[in-house]
Amino acid sequence: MTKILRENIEKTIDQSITDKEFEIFTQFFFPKSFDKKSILAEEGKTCKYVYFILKGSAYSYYINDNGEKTVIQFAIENYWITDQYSFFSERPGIYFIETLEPIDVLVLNRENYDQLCCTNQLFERFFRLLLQNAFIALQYRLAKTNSEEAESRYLEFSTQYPHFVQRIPQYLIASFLGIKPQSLSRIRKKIADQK
Amino acid sequence: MTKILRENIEKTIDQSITDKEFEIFTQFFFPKSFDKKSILAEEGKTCKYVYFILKGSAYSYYINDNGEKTVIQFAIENYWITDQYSFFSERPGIYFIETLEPIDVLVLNRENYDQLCCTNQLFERFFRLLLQNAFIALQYRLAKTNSEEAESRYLEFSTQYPHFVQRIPQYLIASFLGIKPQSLSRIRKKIADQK
DNA sequence: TCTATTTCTTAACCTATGTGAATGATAAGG
DNA sequence: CCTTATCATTCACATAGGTTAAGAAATAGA
Repeated sequence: MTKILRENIEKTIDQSITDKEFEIFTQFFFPKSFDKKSILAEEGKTCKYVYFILKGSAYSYYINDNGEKTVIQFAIENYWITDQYSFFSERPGIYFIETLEPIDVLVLNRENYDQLCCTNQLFERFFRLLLQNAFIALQYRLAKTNSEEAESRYLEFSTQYPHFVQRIPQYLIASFLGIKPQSLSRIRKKIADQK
Repeated sequence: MTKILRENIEKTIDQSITDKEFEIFTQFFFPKSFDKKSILAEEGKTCKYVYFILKGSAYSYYINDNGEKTVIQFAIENYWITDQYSFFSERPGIYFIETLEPIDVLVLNRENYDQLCCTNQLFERFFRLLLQNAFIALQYRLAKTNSEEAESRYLEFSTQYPHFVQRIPQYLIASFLGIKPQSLSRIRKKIADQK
């Protein structure tokens, strides 16, 4: 059941861990399930948890002053999601996190996160690498957002994350790409017509 | 001279460090100077260093398939800059880093970075916090890029980083905001006319 | 100081994407 | 199974921002 977590760790730190180490690691988590459309974190409230997704999907989003939603991140099985700002600073959050499908997660609170990092250098390293990878991917995404048109951003997204395209509503993908659903629809039509 | 580095560390980890600790820390760095328009890192070549800026300014950018430049980050005194992807993975870089003004930097190579992190938990924590803060700022910037118009992005940028507006050419600020110089000029005119 | 280069501004026109509204399609709930 | 939300598509029109080109202003070099 938690096999995918172990794979996730070993892939991230690029080395295998012992059964013992993995057991220690998982002791700091507790499993939880949520219905579709559950709110896992809310703007204005401290985001107390990091979630690792075992089954189902979720996404985080920002709501601007005009009440418009912008998708920050999608997360399916094997992904981590949280409001990093709020989780690390323990201040009121700036993003929402909401489930897209019914979801099974492993939950880590801040206290356990800190302890886990103290327990073993390996675990601290793991979380550092997670953040590092997330940062690098985000920087690249911003570079693309600022330098490519919506069509090529969508093409890159759909080839890189085909499993997302299948499971996630188009209006959310549009938001993730920084465009309106109607525009994405138009872009998809154009691509389909070209074939 | 390296006083600003010490301030940078203490502010980031939110605690003061001893003279001894600071001395150890700086031993891993070597100072260097570059002329204006020097290339500190190059796409395709491994970025071997992290730079801390003592004096002067630099910026990193991405060049897309059409040869168009997009600014990733600006850095002036008291800022850190590198190609994180390349530096941490030791693979060929994806961004350029170039000086804007003549520059004095403290340079840290990968070997020293690793050693420094091993030497004292405090130093490792420092670099983790640097990355964490950079991630959080970047995520927010992307949220704004995808949800706000260029005009309000420029207004936010210029109020948040007035010292950047003074020292950095407008065509680079435009690129940072994801628009063309002509558009930024138009936006500035509109703002000026409104007053 | 003079000249050449770089940067900024302006303007006319163009295009990608936004807006609003209507229609269909799909999925969800009783 | 029917009813109601939710989501996707399409279209006509509006607009922010891109493009091209020219000239002005600022800066750097000789």
